[in-house]
Amino acid sequence: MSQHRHPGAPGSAGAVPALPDLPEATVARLPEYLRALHNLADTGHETVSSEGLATAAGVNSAKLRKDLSHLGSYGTRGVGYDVAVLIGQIESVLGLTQNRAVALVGVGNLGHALAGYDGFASRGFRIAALFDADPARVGEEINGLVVRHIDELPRVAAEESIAIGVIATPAAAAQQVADELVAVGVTSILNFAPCVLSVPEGVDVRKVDLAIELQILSFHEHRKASLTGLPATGGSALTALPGGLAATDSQEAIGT
Amino acid sequence: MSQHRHPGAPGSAGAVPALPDLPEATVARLPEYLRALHNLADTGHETVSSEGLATAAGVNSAKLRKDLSHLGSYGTRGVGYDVAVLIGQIESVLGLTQNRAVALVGVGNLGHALAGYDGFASRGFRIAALFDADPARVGEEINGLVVRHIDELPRVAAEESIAIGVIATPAAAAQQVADELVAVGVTSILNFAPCVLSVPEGVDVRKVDLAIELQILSFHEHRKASLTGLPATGGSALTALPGGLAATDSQEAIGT
DNA sequence: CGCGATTTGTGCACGTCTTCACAAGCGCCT
DNA sequence: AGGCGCTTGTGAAGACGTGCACAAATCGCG
Ligand SMILES: NC(=O)c1ccc[n+]([C@@H]2O[C@H](COP(=O)([O-])OP(=O)(O)OC[C@H]3O[C@@H](n4cnc5c(N)ncnc54)[C@H](O)[C@@H]3O)[C@@H](O)[C@H]2O)c1
Ligand SMILES: NC(=O)c1ccc[n+]([C@@H]2O[C@H](COP(=O)([O-])OP(=O)(O)OC[C@H]3O[C@@H](n4cnc5c(N)ncnc54)[C@H](O)[C@@H]3O)[C@@H](O)[C@H]2O)c1
Repeated sequence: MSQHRHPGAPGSAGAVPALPDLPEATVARLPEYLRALHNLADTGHETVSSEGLATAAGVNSAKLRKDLSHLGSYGTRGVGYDVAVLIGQIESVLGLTQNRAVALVGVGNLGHALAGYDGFASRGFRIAALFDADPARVGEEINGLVVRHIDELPRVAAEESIAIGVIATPAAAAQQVADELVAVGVTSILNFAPCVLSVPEGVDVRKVDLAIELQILSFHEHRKASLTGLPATGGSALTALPGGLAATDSQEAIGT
Repeated sequence: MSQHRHPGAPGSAGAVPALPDLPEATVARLPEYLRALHNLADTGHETVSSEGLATAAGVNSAKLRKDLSHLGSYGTRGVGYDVAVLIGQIESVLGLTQNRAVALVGVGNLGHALAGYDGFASRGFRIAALFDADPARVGEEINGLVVRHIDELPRVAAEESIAIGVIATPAAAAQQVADELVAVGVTSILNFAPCVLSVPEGVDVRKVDLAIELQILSFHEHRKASLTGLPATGGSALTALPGGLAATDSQEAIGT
């Protein structure tokens, strides 16, 4: 979760282009649609139906249509959506047209993996700088970037326009790092440290926490186990359970 | 999101103890409460009020009380919650009392970081095995664990009871790995690869996707930027916008 | 022993999200 | 040109989640 925008914003001089004020749930799904669309584009598809795109993205087709309708209907009835057009629209809405500069703070175990990850650049982000507090790490070069001391953050921020800060330090240091990021004007933070950050209004924080994900899975596992009154049918229940529409078999839409 | 339980499940022999069937949103917050509670316990607190715990966990106190009430009221009016008791309760509900074995598949960039992370053991999970398909990686030792070839998965799974599978392979391999995990009986998967997995009913999948998080942040950044069009009031609209209770200042509850 | 201060647990109203179901629109084929 | 099948876009209903506000419960103290 992140901070909230004031929902009942007044119609204050709404001469702005056309920011449709998307539902948060929709925003969270757009990136998934975008990835599915890129896959489709790469496999030569020119258009795609809501049904096809929905299964490729792992969602309900009605939901997908409603999501897309929020950003202004770029589909053609009887045909579907133009893949290229839709990619452009979503990227535009998400603000991915400008390559946003990302600052990564904490180049430890996890930070190294993130710094070496090429999945950022291909999605509209550019790691602009790496920071750490440990003098032993400062100067190290990763993927063409040199690790700088955290004290240099203000200077670097003045040069590059940092759009997003990523925190990969221990939890004990996370709040201070967040404060420093906010101080240099960063208004979006992705936090990997397992702690709650306190930030001023207007700053968005998203959190990724491994342990929480595992614990949620653990809960479901726990519950499944307590339901095992049924003998479980021996081994290969693999191909059983037609299930219906429920899950996923987006495979055919993307793969083939 | 993950797969769903069939909602309108028939009253199939429901003589189970007392699984309260928590709302999914509540389940997702329990780990956060748990972490806050551990922090409190470590700092010597015996009891905590809903208000205190709520701020420590970054949520609304009413929400917290409702969440806790779902698992059967272990608080005392006029006093608060007994920290130790609540920890026990939540851990019990989440099924953390048994140390669940985790299998990590894909020991690359990210997999290394995960394998070397000590935040698992301290939260009720034990990395039981590491797998990779690259012969060059097999045999490597990380944190006391030897990387095994993915083909050994069935044998290892027969020895250890793998509760959760973590996929940290490239997207192209993720579906196959998921299938292999399911084949050896894994019913909970945490997926780091940026793709939709297709799994049979009854298997839970959770996904962690960096790029999606960044893109969501990008959207908000984009929108914030487009709101700066209102020059009308002549400058620092920065500190405007009362907004309300929204944010956070859990700090004092944890840190100090 | 009773009273007031405090905090939990929850009924209720509200907002958000999801899903169904179908009219409106589009292209193709005859 | 007209009809037909397909697909989008959306109204409406229902499920779900949130937060207020307050009664019920408990403790401590006089
Ligand atoms: N490693 C993982 O797989 C993993 C998984 C989930 C969560 N996390 C979390 O991510 C964070 C980082 O984990 P890690 O394993 O990389 O830890 P780490 O100790 O390997 O790395 C932390 C790095 O942060 C640096 N640092 C400390 N204080 C700093 C400061 N004030 N300013 C700048 N840099 C500072 C340290 O010098 C170190 O290089 C932790 O909060 C951890 O809980 C890690
Ligand atoms: N590195 C990051 O910071 C990061 C961040 C977000 C997401 N991801 C995602 O996590 C995944 C892993 O990223 P990475 O940077 O570690 O990639 P990587 O290429 O460094 O590592 C992938 C590993 O998976 C192994 N592998 C490939 N096919 C396999 C198979 N069939 N069975 C078992 N192992 C197999 C490879 O041998 C390799 O060791 C990717 O999907 C990536 O998109 C990574």
